[in-house]
Amino acid sequence: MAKRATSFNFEDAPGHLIRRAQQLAVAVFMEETAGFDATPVQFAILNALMDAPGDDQVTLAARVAFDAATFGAVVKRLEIKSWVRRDADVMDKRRKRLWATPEGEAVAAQMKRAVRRAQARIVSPLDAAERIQLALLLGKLVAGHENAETP
Amino acid sequence: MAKRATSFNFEDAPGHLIRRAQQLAVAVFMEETAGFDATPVQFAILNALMDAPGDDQVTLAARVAFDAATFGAVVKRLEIKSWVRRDADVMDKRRKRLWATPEGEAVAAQMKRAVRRAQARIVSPLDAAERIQLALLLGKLVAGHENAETP
DNA sequence: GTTTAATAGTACGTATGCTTATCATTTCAT
DNA sequence: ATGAAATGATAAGCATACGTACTATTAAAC
Repeated sequence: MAKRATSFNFEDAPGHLIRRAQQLAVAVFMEETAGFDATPVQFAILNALMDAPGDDQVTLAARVAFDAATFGAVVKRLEIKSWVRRDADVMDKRRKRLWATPEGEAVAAQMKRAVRRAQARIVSPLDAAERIQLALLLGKLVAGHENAETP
Repeated sequence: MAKRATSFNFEDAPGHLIRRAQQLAVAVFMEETAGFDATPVQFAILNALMDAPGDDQVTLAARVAFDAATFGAVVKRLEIKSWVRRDADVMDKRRKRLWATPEGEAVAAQMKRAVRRAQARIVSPLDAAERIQLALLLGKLVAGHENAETP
């Protein structure tokens, strides 16, 4: 099990483990929600729109932790599927406000069960205590970096 | 802090936390290794080639947990940068074996310090015990899914 | 030993994900 | 009130990331 001096121990590096976890999480999500034609990110946006209908893109992008450029592209695809409506703000003509359409809301509602299943399956190799631990640690990790980014 | 009945609690879902962690990990990696013109994945491949020079693409792709299609594209970029050499196998003409060039090895060696810094910074919001905990949990998570995928 | 199945690699299409640049609009400073 | 700075959104470019389909080659079945 000796490590070669020339190489970096990649398998155990946090970055690698996190990337693998993300791979698995997306794969599980897509399996559980197969037939809905929606990606994790698309569901996230649709879901966020349930809580904050009429928010503008910047606000929503921040909520789901997205850069504006990617967010716009995803919303465009949601608009094409008629799941999201986009209207210019009357007060601030730069802003575009977003709403989920009835179809969009229906899809999000129907997906909820599958998404819950997916989230449960993602952490299924862990026992109950470990799941809580992982969520706490990841939460602390993310929060720590978020605070560091805004001095 | 009551949750709307119509929406799914996304912020605390494992999938969301993992995605955020991956975002942060890549951002930190790119910051620490700025000036090297290499992505996390590109370093991973270069690094893996130090341990297994001459491996074919499928073997290497599995080692760094990559699908073959993406792997080929990344290697092509590494080849353009003259960091990796690709030769057809004489025994099995389907296979292409990979080697890091001297430049590639030099880059990987020079990047090692920055990569270590990045990995440390990724988990910097956690204390020593928590870092070990997180690595264990993620390792168990990943291993559990890997075993489930190969029945 | 030829047909069949498996394997390695690529090509293509779609979807994130981020950076930089650009445009229109709004706000701030003075 | 006007010029400068900030903001919301898009466009373009690059790099993962994966599924499907396809070609070439090798291995297995019979």
